[in-house]
Amino acid sequence: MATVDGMALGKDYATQECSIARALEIIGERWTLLVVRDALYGVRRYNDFLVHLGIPRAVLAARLQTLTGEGILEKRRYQQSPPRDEYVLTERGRALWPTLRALGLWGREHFTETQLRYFRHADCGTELGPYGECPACKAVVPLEDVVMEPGPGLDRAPADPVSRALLKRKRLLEPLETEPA
Amino acid sequence: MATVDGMALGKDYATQECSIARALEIIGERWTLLVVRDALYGVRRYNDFLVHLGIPRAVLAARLQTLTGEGILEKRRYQQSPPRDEYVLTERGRALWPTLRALGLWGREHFTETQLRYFRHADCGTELGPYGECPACKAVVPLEDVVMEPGPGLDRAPADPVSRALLKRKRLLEPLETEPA
DNA sequence: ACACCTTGGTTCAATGACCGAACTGACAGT
DNA sequence: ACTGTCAGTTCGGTCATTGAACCAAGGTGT
Repeated sequence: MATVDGMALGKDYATQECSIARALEIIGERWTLLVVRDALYGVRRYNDFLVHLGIPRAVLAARLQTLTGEGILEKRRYQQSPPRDEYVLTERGRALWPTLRALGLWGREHFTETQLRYFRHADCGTELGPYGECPACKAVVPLEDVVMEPGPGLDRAPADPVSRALLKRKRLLEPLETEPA
Repeated sequence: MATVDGMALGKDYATQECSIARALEIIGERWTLLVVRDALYGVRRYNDFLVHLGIPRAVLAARLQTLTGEGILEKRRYQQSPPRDEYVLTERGRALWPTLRALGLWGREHFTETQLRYFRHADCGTELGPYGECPACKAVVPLEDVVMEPGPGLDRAPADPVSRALLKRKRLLEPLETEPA
Protein backbone atom coordinates (compact mmCIF):
# COMPACT_ATOMS: atom_id res chain seq x y z
CA MET A 1 0.00 0.00 0.00
CA ALA A 2 2.16 2.76 -1.14
CA THR A 3 0.98 6.21 -0.51
CA VAL A 4 0.92 7.61 -3.98
CA ASP A 5 1.43 11.02 -2.51
CA GLY A 6 4.97 11.98 -1.79
CA MET A 7 4.61 14.25 1.13
CA ALA A 8 2.25 12.50 3.48
CA LEU A 9 0.95 15.27 5.64
CA GLY A 10 -0.43 14.23 8.96
CA LYS A 11 -3.58 12.21 8.92
CA ASP A 12 -4.98 11.10 5.65
CA TYR A 13 -7.93 9.01 4.59
CA ALA A 14 -6.12 6.91 2.04
CA THR A 15 -9.00 4.73 0.92
CA GLN A 16 -11.42 7.56 0.34
CA GLU A 17 -12.15 8.81 -3.14
CA CYS A 18 -14.07 11.87 -2.12
CA SER A 19 -13.58 15.60 -2.07
CA ILE A 20 -14.94 15.80 1.46
CA ALA A 21 -12.20 13.43 2.59
CA ARG A 22 -9.58 15.44 0.71
CA ALA A 23 -10.81 18.59 2.40
CA LEU A 24 -10.73 16.97 5.82
CA GLU A 25 -7.17 15.85 5.31
CA ILE A 26 -6.25 19.51 5.03
CA ILE A 27 -8.49 21.24 7.55
CA GLY A 28 -9.78 18.32 9.61
CA GLU A 29 -7.12 18.25 12.28
CA ARG A 30 -7.78 19.54 15.74
CA TRP A 31 -7.63 23.37 16.04
CA THR A 32 -7.24 23.97 12.32
CA LEU A 33 -10.71 25.28 11.58
CA LEU A 34 -10.60 27.49 14.64
CA VAL A 35 -7.42 29.07 13.33
CA VAL A 36 -9.17 29.75 10.03
CA ARG A 37 -12.19 31.13 11.87
CA ASP A 38 -9.96 33.51 13.81
CA ALA A 39 -8.26 34.57 10.59
CA LEU A 40 -11.67 35.39 9.12
CA TYR A 41 -12.41 37.43 12.21
CA GLY A 42 -9.27 39.46 11.59
CA VAL A 43 -6.69 37.76 13.79
CA ARG A 44 -3.31 37.78 12.07
CA ARG A 45 -0.54 37.42 14.59
CA TYR A 46 0.93 34.37 16.24
CA ASN A 47 0.46 35.73 19.71
CA ASP A 48 -3.14 36.72 19.12
CA PHE A 49 -4.02 33.24 17.88
CA LEU A 50 -2.21 31.85 20.88
CA VAL A 51 -4.01 33.76 23.61
CA HIS A 52 -7.37 33.64 21.93
CA LEU A 53 -7.40 29.92 21.22
CA GLY A 54 -5.55 28.65 24.27
CA ILE A 55 -3.71 26.29 21.92
CA PRO A 56 -0.29 24.82 22.74
CA ARG A 57 2.45 26.83 21.07
CA ALA A 58 3.90 23.85 19.22
CA VAL A 59 0.52 22.91 17.79
CA LEU A 60 -0.15 26.46 16.65
CA ALA A 61 3.21 26.61 14.91
CA ALA A 62 2.50 23.30 13.17
CA ARG A 63 -0.98 24.38 12.05
CA LEU A 64 0.22 27.72 10.72
CA GLN A 65 2.88 25.93 8.74
CA THR A 66 0.45 23.41 7.29
CA LEU A 67 -2.09 26.08 6.40
CA THR A 68 0.62 28.17 4.80
CA GLY A 69 1.92 25.16 2.90
CA GLU A 70 -1.55 24.38 1.58
CA GLY A 71 -2.05 27.90 0.38
CA ILE A 72 -4.77 28.78 2.85
CA LEU A 73 -2.75 31.32 4.79
CA GLU A 74 0.05 33.49 3.56
CA LYS A 75 2.87 34.61 5.81
CA ARG A 76 4.06 38.09 5.13
CA ARG A 77 6.27 40.65 6.74
CA TYR A 78 4.45 43.69 7.95
CA GLN A 79 7.33 45.55 9.53
CA GLN A 80 11.09 45.44 9.22
CA SER A 81 12.66 47.04 12.24
CA PRO A 82 11.90 44.21 14.54
CA PRO A 83 11.05 41.76 11.77
CA ARG A 84 7.45 40.72 12.27
CA ASP A 85 5.25 38.51 10.15
CA GLU A 86 1.51 38.13 9.98
CA TYR A 87 -0.67 35.37 8.60
CA VAL A 88 -3.44 36.41 6.24
CA LEU A 89 -6.00 34.35 4.41
CA THR A 90 -5.55 33.68 0.73
CA GLU A 91 -8.43 33.34 -1.69
CA ARG A 92 -8.45 29.61 -0.95
CA GLY A 93 -8.73 30.34 2.75
CA ARG A 94 -11.48 32.90 2.32
CA ALA A 95 -13.40 30.29 0.34
CA LEU A 96 -13.89 28.40 3.59
CA TRP A 97 -16.31 31.03 4.87
CA PRO A 98 -19.48 29.31 3.62
CA THR A 99 -18.40 26.06 5.25
CA LEU A 100 -17.72 27.77 8.57
CA ARG A 101 -20.95 29.72 8.34
CA ALA A 102 -22.93 26.51 7.79
CA LEU A 103 -21.09 24.77 10.61
CA GLY A 104 -21.61 27.65 13.02
CA LEU A 105 -25.29 27.80 12.25
CA TRP A 106 -25.64 24.10 12.84
CA GLY A 107 -23.84 24.45 16.16
CA ARG A 108 -26.00 27.32 17.22
CA GLU A 109 -29.29 25.70 16.33
CA HIS A 110 -28.51 22.44 18.02
CA PHE A 111 -26.12 23.13 20.87
CA THR A 112 -26.31 26.77 21.93
CA GLU A 113 -29.09 28.48 23.81
CA THR A 114 -28.40 32.12 23.04
CA GLN A 115 -27.05 33.89 20.02
CA LEU A 116 -23.36 34.62 20.38
CA ARG A 117 -22.64 36.70 17.32
CA TYR A 118 -24.56 38.29 14.49
CA PHE A 119 -23.29 38.46 10.94
CA ARG A 120 -25.00 41.05 8.79
CA HIS A 121 -24.79 42.48 5.33
CA ALA A 122 -23.15 45.87 5.82
CA ASP A 123 -25.20 47.49 3.05
CA CYS A 124 -28.62 46.64 4.42
CA GLY A 125 -28.18 45.30 7.95
CA THR A 126 -29.92 42.00 7.20
CA GLU A 127 -28.61 38.98 9.04
CA LEU A 128 -26.92 36.50 6.74
CA GLY A 129 -28.55 33.26 5.62
CA PRO A 130 -27.16 29.78 6.17
CA TYR A 131 -24.41 29.91 3.56
CA GLY A 132 -23.41 33.55 3.89
CA GLU A 133 -25.88 35.11 1.52
CA CYS A 134 -28.08 38.12 2.16
CA PRO A 135 -31.75 37.08 2.16
CA ALA A 136 -32.84 40.61 1.32
CA CYS A 137 -30.43 41.29 -1.53
CA LYS A 138 -30.54 37.66 -2.63
CA ALA A 139 -26.84 37.59 -3.33
CA VAL A 140 -23.75 36.15 -1.73
CA VAL A 141 -22.12 38.85 0.34
CA PRO A 142 -18.39 39.40 -0.15
CA LEU A 143 -16.48 38.93 3.07
CA GLU A 144 -15.51 42.57 3.28
CA ASP A 145 -19.18 43.52 3.38
CA VAL A 146 -20.02 41.29 6.33
CA VAL A 147 -20.17 42.99 9.72
CA MET A 148 -19.90 40.93 12.85
CA GLU A 149 -21.25 42.12 16.18
CA PRO A 150 -21.66 40.51 19.56
CA GLY A 151 -24.96 38.90 20.52
CA PRO A 152 -26.60 38.63 23.92
CA GLY A 153 -24.93 35.34 24.80
CA LEU A 154 -21.37 36.63 24.60
CA ASP A 155 -19.39 37.43 27.73
CA ARG A 156 -18.91 41.21 27.96
CA ALA A 157 -15.71 41.11 29.98
CA PRO A 158 -13.55 38.26 28.73
CA ALA A 159 -10.13 37.63 30.21
CA ASP A 160 -7.97 37.85 27.11
CA PRO A 161 -7.42 41.02 25.07
CA VAL A 162 -8.20 39.34 21.76
CA SER A 163 -11.68 38.35 22.89
CA ARG A 164 -12.13 41.91 24.11
CA ALA A 165 -11.10 43.31 20.74
CA LEU A 166 -13.55 40.94 19.06
CA LEU A 167 -16.44 42.47 20.99
CA LYS A 168 -16.18 45.55 18.82
CA ARG A 169 -18.47 45.68 15.83
CA LYS A 170 -16.22 45.17 12.83
CA ARG A 171 -16.02 43.65 9.39
CA LEU A 172 -14.70 40.24 8.52
CA LEU A 173 -11.02 40.19 7.57
CA GLU A 174 -10.53 43.69 8.97
CA PRO A 175 -7.29 43.44 10.95
CA LEU A 176 -7.81 43.14 14.68
CA GLU A 177 -6.57 45.92 16.89
CA THR A 178 -5.61 44.73 20.32
CA GLU A 179 -5.18 47.10 23.19
CA PRO A 180 -1.60 48.14 23.75
CA ALA A 181 -0.46 46.42 26.92
CA MET B 1 -14.39 2.08 28.63
CA ALA B 2 -15.11 5.27 27.96
CA THR B 3 -16.13 8.53 29.44
CA VAL B 4 -17.68 7.57 32.70
CA ASP B 5 -18.04 11.23 33.45
CA GLY B 6 -21.40 12.75 32.63
CA MET B 7 -20.48 14.28 29.35
CA ALA B 8 -16.97 15.45 28.69
CA LEU B 9 -16.42 13.69 25.46
CA GLY B 10 -12.88 13.61 24.29
CA LYS B 11 -11.61 16.83 22.93
CA ASP B 12 -13.22 20.07 23.83
CA TYR B 13 -12.30 23.67 23.25
CA ALA B 14 -12.98 24.93 26.75
CA THR B 15 -12.02 28.54 26.29
CA GLN B 16 -14.05 29.10 23.16
CA GLU B 17 -17.35 30.89 23.28
CA CYS B 18 -18.43 30.11 19.78
CA SER B 19 -20.94 27.92 18.04
CA ILE B 20 -18.33 26.76 15.55
CA ALA B 21 -16.23 25.48 18.43
CA ARG B 22 -19.26 23.77 19.99
CA ALA B 23 -19.98 22.09 16.66
CA LEU B 24 -16.39 20.95 16.29
CA GLU B 25 -16.43 19.40 19.73
CA ILE B 26 -19.17 17.13 18.46
CA ILE B 27 -18.23 16.39 14.88
CA GLY B 28 -14.61 17.55 14.76
CA GLU B 29 -12.93 14.31 15.72
CA ARG B 30 -11.17 12.20 13.18
CA TRP B 31 -13.53 10.05 11.03
CA THR B 32 -16.70 11.54 12.44
CA LEU B 33 -17.73 13.63 9.44
CA LEU B 34 -16.97 10.76 7.10
CA VAL B 35 -19.36 8.58 9.06
CA VAL B 36 -22.02 11.26 8.69
CA ARG B 37 -21.26 11.57 4.99
CA ASP B 38 -21.68 7.82 4.53
CA ALA B 39 -24.94 7.95 6.46
CA LEU B 40 -26.18 10.65 4.08
CA TYR B 41 -25.19 8.42 1.19
CA GLY B 42 -27.38 5.66 2.60
CA VAL B 43 -24.92 3.56 4.58
CA ARG B 44 -26.58 2.25 7.72
CA ARG B 45 -24.81 -0.83 8.98
CA TYR B 46 -21.72 -1.24 11.12
CA ASN B 47 -20.06 -3.52 8.66
CA ASP B 48 -20.71 -1.27 5.70
CA PHE B 49 -19.19 1.73 7.45
CA LEU B 50 -16.28 -0.49 8.38
CA VAL B 51 -15.34 -1.71 4.95
CA HIS B 52 -16.11 1.53 3.19
CA LEU B 53 -14.14 3.78 5.52
CA GLY B 54 -11.26 1.48 6.38
CA ILE B 55 -11.63 2.71 9.95
CA PRO B 56 -10.42 0.70 12.96
CA ARG B 57 -13.29 -1.20 14.54
CA ALA B 58 -12.81 0.34 17.98
CA VAL B 59 -12.87 3.85 16.56
CA LEU B 60 -16.01 3.16 14.55
CA ALA B 61 -17.77 1.81 17.62
CA ALA B 62 -16.74 4.88 19.61
CA ARG B 63 -17.88 7.30 16.90
CA LEU B 64 -21.22 5.59 16.43
CA GLN B 65 -21.79 5.78 20.14
CA THR B 66 -20.90 9.45 20.34
CA LEU B 67 -23.04 10.32 17.34
CA THR B 68 -25.93 8.37 18.79
CA GLY B 69 -25.46 10.04 22.16
CA GLU B 70 -25.51 13.48 20.57
CA GLY B 71 -28.70 12.74 18.71
CA ILE B 72 -27.14 12.76 15.26
CA LEU B 73 -27.66 9.07 14.56
CA GLU B 74 -30.33 6.79 15.91
CA LYS B 75 -29.73 3.10 16.48
CA ARG B 76 -32.72 0.96 15.67
CA ARG B 77 -33.51 -2.68 15.23
CA TYR B 78 -34.45 -3.61 11.73
CA GLN B 79 -34.88 -7.34 12.17
CA GLN B 80 -35.50 -9.63 15.10
CA SER B 81 -34.56 -13.16 14.14
CA PRO B 82 -30.88 -12.54 14.24
CA PRO B 83 -31.15 -9.25 16.08
CA ARG B 84 -29.66 -6.58 13.86
CA ASP B 85 -29.46 -2.84 14.32
CA GLU B 86 -28.89 -0.04 11.88
CA TYR B 87 -27.81 3.55 12.36
CA VAL B 88 -29.92 6.21 10.68
CA LEU B 89 -29.59 9.97 10.66
CA THR B 90 -31.89 12.04 12.83
CA GLU B 91 -33.10 15.48 11.83
CA ARG B 92 -30.06 16.92 13.59
CA GLY B 93 -27.81 14.70 11.53
CA ARG B 94 -29.52 15.52 8.26
CA ALA B 95 -29.01 19.18 9.09
CA LEU B 96 -25.30 18.65 8.50
CA TRP B 97 -25.82 18.27 4.76
CA PRO B 98 -25.26 21.94 3.89
CA THR B 99 -22.01 21.92 5.82
CA LEU B 100 -20.79 18.78 4.10
CA ARG B 101 -21.89 20.10 0.72
CA ALA B 102 -19.94 23.31 1.25
CA LEU B 103 -16.92 21.38 2.47
CA GLY B 104 -17.00 18.98 -0.45
CA LEU B 105 -17.25 21.77 -2.94
CA TRP B 106 -14.29 23.53 -1.38
CA GLY B 107 -12.30 20.31 -1.54
CA ARG B 108 -13.22 19.73 -5.13
CA GLU B 109 -12.41 23.24 -6.30
CA HIS B 110 -9.08 23.39 -4.58
CA PHE B 111 -7.72 19.87 -4.32
CA THR B 112 -9.34 17.62 -6.90
CA GLU B 113 -8.78 17.59 -10.60
CA THR B 114 -11.87 15.78 -11.84
CA GLN B 115 -15.43 15.68 -10.64
CA LEU B 116 -16.06 12.63 -8.48
CA ARG B 117 -19.81 12.82 -7.89
CA TYR B 118 -22.71 14.90 -9.08
CA PHE B 119 -25.58 15.91 -6.84
CA ARG B 120 -28.69 16.98 -8.69
CA HIS B 121 -32.19 18.08 -7.97
CA ALA B 122 -34.30 15.03 -8.84
CA ASP B 123 -37.18 17.13 -10.14
CA CYS B 124 -35.22 19.10 -12.71
CA GLY B 125 -31.79 17.52 -13.03
CA THR B 126 -29.92 20.71 -12.18
CA GLU B 127 -26.70 20.31 -10.26
CA LEU B 128 -26.92 21.66 -6.74
CA GLY B 129 -25.35 24.93 -5.68
CA PRO B 130 -22.81 25.40 -2.94
CA TYR B 131 -25.12 24.92 0.04
CA GLY B 132 -27.44 22.30 -1.39
CA GLU B 133 -29.92 24.52 -3.14
CA CYS B 134 -31.22 24.18 -6.69
CA PRO B 135 -30.10 27.15 -8.79
CA ALA B 136 -32.96 26.62 -11.23
CA CYS B 137 -35.78 26.26 -8.70
CA LYS B 138 -34.14 28.73 -6.33
CA ALA B 139 -35.03 26.65 -3.31
CA VAL B 140 -33.24 24.38 -0.89
CA VAL B 141 -33.74 20.82 -2.05
CA PRO B 142 -34.91 18.31 0.58
CA LEU B 143 -32.44 15.48 0.97
CA GLU B 144 -34.84 12.91 -0.42
CA ASP B 145 -34.98 14.86 -3.67
CA VAL B 146 -31.22 14.89 -4.21
CA VAL B 147 -29.85 12.28 -6.60
CA MET B 148 -26.20 11.37 -6.48
CA GLU B 149 -24.42 9.86 -9.44
CA PRO B 150 -20.80 9.05 -10.18
CA GLY B 151 -18.65 11.52 -12.09
CA PRO B 152 -15.77 10.88 -14.47
CA GLY B 153 -13.12 10.89 -11.75
CA LEU B 154 -14.55 7.98 -9.78
CA ASP B 155 -13.00 4.52 -10.00
CA ARG B 156 -15.42 2.22 -11.85
CA ALA B 157 -14.26 -1.01 -10.25
CA PRO B 158 -13.48 -0.35 -6.61
CA ALA B 159 -12.37 -3.15 -4.32
CA ASP B 160 -15.05 -3.00 -1.65
CA PRO B 161 -18.72 -3.81 -2.20
CA VAL B 162 -19.95 -0.63 -0.53
CA SER B 163 -18.06 1.56 -2.98
CA ARG B 164 -19.50 -0.55 -5.77
CA ALA B 165 -23.01 -0.09 -4.47
CA LEU B 166 -22.38 3.66 -4.29
CA LEU B 167 -21.67 3.78 -8.02
CA LYS B 168 -25.35 3.31 -8.68
CA ARG B 169 -27.37 6.42 -9.26
CA LYS B 170 -29.49 6.83 -6.14
CA ARG B 171 -31.03 9.34 -3.81
CA LEU B 172 -29.50 10.63 -0.60
CA LEU B 173 -30.61 8.71 2.49
CA GLU B 174 -31.98 5.88 0.37
CA PRO B 175 -30.72 2.72 2.09
CA LEU B 176 -27.73 1.16 0.41
CA GLU B 177 -28.11 -2.26 -1.09
CA THR B 178 -24.89 -4.22 -1.07
CA GLU B 179 -24.42 -7.26 -3.23
CA PRO B 180 -25.07 -10.51 -1.42
CA ALA B 181 -21.69 -12.14 -0.91
C1' DA C 1 -24.89 -32.42 17.69
C1' DC C 2 -21.04 -30.20 15.71
C1' DA C 3 -18.45 -27.17 12.95
C1' DC C 4 -18.40 -22.92 10.75
C1' DC C 5 -20.06 -18.34 9.22
C1' DT C 6 -21.78 -13.50 9.84
C1' DT C 7 -22.53 -9.40 12.51
C1' DG C 8 -21.16 -6.31 15.86
C1' DG C 9 -18.63 -5.48 18.82
C1' DT C 10 -14.30 -5.41 23.04
C1' DT C 11 -9.39 -5.83 24.54
C1' DC C 12 -4.67 -5.04 24.08
C1' DA C 13 0.16 -3.39 23.01
C1' DA C 14 2.42 -0.08 20.16
C1' DT C 15 2.54 4.14 17.86
C1' DG C 16 1.64 8.80 17.16
C1' DA C 17 -0.60 13.28 18.36
C1' DC C 18 -1.28 16.61 21.73
C1' DC C 19 -0.35 18.89 26.14
C1' DG C 20 1.93 22.43 29.27
C1' DA C 21 6.06 24.24 30.76
C1' DA C 22 10.60 25.54 30.04
C1' DC C 23 14.01 27.18 26.99
C1' DT C 24 16.01 29.89 22.83
C1' DG C 25 17.04 33.67 19.83
C1' DA C 26 16.35 38.07 17.56
C1' DC C 27 15.53 42.55 18.40
C1' DA C 28 14.02 47.21 21.07
C1' DG C 29 13.91 50.41 24.83
C1' DT C 30 16.00 52.45 28.95
C1' DA D 1 23.73 45.58 30.80
C1' DC D 2 19.18 44.52 31.85
C1' DT D 3 14.44 43.89 30.84
C1' DG D 4 10.70 42.91 27.79
C1' DT D 5 8.23 41.26 23.57
C1' DC D 6 7.52 38.19 19.88
C1' DA D 7 7.84 33.90 17.63
C1' DG D 8 8.94 30.06 17.85
C1' DT D 9 11.58 24.99 19.39
C1' DT D 10 12.45 21.28 22.68
C1' DC D 11 11.04 18.04 25.99
C1' DG D 12 8.79 14.61 29.06
C1' DG D 13 4.19 12.98 30.09
C1' DT D 14 -0.46 11.88 28.69
C1' DC D 15 -4.14 10.78 25.69
C1' DA D 16 -6.09 9.11 21.16
C1' DT D 17 -5.64 6.11 17.29
C1' DT D 18 -4.19 1.92 15.10
C1' DG D 19 -4.23 -2.97 13.67
C1' DA D 20 -4.67 -7.36 15.18
C1' DA D 21 -6.59 -10.65 18.04
C1' DC D 22 -10.35 -12.14 20.71
C1' DC D 23 -15.40 -12.74 22.02
C1' DA D 24 -20.36 -13.72 21.83
C1' DA D 25 -24.93 -14.28 19.93
C1' DG D 26 -27.34 -16.09 16.53
C1' DG D 27 -27.80 -18.52 12.07
C1' DT D 28 -26.66 -22.43 8.45
C1' DG D 29 -24.97 -26.86 6.61
C1' DT D 30 -24.19 -31.82 7.48
